[in-house]
Amino acid sequence: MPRSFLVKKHFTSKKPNYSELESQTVIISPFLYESYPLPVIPQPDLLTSGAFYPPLVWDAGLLSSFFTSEPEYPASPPSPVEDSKPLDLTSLSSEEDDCSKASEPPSPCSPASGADKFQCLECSKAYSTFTGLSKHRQLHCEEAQGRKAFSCKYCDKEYVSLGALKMHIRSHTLPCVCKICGKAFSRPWLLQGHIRTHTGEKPFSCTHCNRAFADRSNLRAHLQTHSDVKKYQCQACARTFSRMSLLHKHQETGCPGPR
DNA sequence: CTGGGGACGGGGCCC
DNA sequence: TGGGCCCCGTCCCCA
Repeated sequence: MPRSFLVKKHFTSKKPNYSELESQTVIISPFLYESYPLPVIPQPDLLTSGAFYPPLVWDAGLLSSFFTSEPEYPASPPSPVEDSKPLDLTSLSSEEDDCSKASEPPSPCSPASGADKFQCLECSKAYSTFTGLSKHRQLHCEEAQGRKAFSCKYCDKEYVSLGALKMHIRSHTLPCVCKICGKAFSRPWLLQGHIRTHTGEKPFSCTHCNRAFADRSNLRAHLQTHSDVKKYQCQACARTFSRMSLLHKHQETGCPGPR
């Protein structure tokens, strides 16, 4: 994964021109967010809004679209994506609206005749409304997929909730864009932290030495330097380190073994 | 080489 | 359900 430190050199070795940023030095995020309520970086075609929704999560918009323009249960178009993830029934796509694609054709659910117009072809249960059938179909999909019913279209990650998946999707779409340098982030507060690299704002201060930090995690790591006994200890030699990475490096290269 | 700082990512929790 | 925030963690750079 490309790391964003690639842009770091612009700001660490040289001070940014803060005079250009004075208008937004203190109150940062609201203005910038308002300037970029939606992704301003051109998104590839696959990053459509429809891609955020797994096939079987039927929302009002999806349902209405069926009742207005797509009365029949959607057929499942062949997708090149499914080959790589044969058991992934919920690969996000604006086109794959049917979680049953792995077990078809034919589609297990389709409108039936009579009072219960919508019948599940998998278990023959019939429902009078499409909503009822949809909820029923979701049960089939959850059974087939186990607990993690939401998988990301862009990677192999799987999540138990749609919310968690949406949050993860943002790491692919990067909707939060820095107005100053154009760098994109997955979440507003990540952008906010990044903007501090432009403004020099350091709201987190060490109570021991008053040194200020722009990042809370960095302050936490710094606080370890004030401690005689560091947080991370080598099980072999009992030496302690302020950071996990230092402990790992120690274990890989420099551990002399038990004292 | 080591320790520390800077920048950032992601999951989970809470409101 | 979504956003904010926290915590944990990683990676790079530098003294």
